[in-house]
Amino acid sequence: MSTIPDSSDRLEDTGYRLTAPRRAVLDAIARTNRPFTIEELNDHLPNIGRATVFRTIKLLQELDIVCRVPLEDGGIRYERSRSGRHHHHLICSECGSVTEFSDPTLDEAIEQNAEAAGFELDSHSTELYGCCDRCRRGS
Amino acid sequence: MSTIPDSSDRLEDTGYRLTAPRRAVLDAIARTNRPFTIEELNDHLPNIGRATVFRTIKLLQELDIVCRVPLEDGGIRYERSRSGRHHHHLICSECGSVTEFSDPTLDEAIEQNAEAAGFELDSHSTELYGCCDRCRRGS
DNA sequence: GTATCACTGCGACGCTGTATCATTAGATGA
DNA sequence: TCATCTAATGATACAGCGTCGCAGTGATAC
Repeated sequence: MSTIPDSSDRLEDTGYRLTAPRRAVLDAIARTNRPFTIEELNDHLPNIGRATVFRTIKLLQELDIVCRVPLEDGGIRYERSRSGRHHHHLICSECGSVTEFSDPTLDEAIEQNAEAAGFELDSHSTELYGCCDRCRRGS
Repeated sequence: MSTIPDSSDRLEDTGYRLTAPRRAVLDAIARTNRPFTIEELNDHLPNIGRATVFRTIKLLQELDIVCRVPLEDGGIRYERSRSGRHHHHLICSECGSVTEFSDPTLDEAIEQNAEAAGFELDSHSTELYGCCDRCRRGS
């Protein structure tokens, strides 16, 4: 999991300035354990302009510090990237929790399908929707 | 691939009315071979209200006549569902073409990951982004 | 034929994200 | 330490995509 210092370093290493608003956004993200919307983030950062929050999240996405989580209904949430590496998502429709997972077998199957179609693979995204372990036990 | 009569039947079989606007939308979709946006569809159907086009596409999605294609940049296009069954997408960043594919191995890998996490799988979506065979040969 | 109600079209609205632009504040070098 | 440069910010207007509400219409059943 990325820490705030990690993320700050990554920002500066790539030539971006570590400003107070960016620090605040990083800090707010570090405090949440659930995927969040930009609007929620905004509510927690009343002193920071909406546009800045959008810009910062976009930047953090590019740096793989935050990842975009597409929901089943077409909505979008964002989440701290746990690993910083390529991964997929398990998205719980009950509680909204998002769990990352990596699976070389899955990635390989995807690559083989691309190859079979003569497709030069650039990236891929896989989302699993359903009900997480905790919600199943709870309900 | 679904034909218009097929789709019409599916509408009526599920208790929906086959109205002139819906027929026009089905017809417009049948004439395109590329994934389309609602806006494009609207342009081709000037006599049909924008809201009706949105409502119809939503309905057709529910009936698996049309499927939603999420693009890499977050945009959305729609496409006739070729098989009407579960499938994944190969999306070309060059020409925008969308190819469907099914792969039991891939689905199985997904199911196993869900199971390993104690996750009750409801649905999943997999999109592959890159450059299609035709564009690679062309460029 | 008529009654019913799903469907339509219109326009207003809401949400999410971007563009513009004057101002601010990090970073850098003397 | 200070001046300078320029990236970043905040405010606001705007754009795109989709939905809502509602009055009117037309397909279907009796």
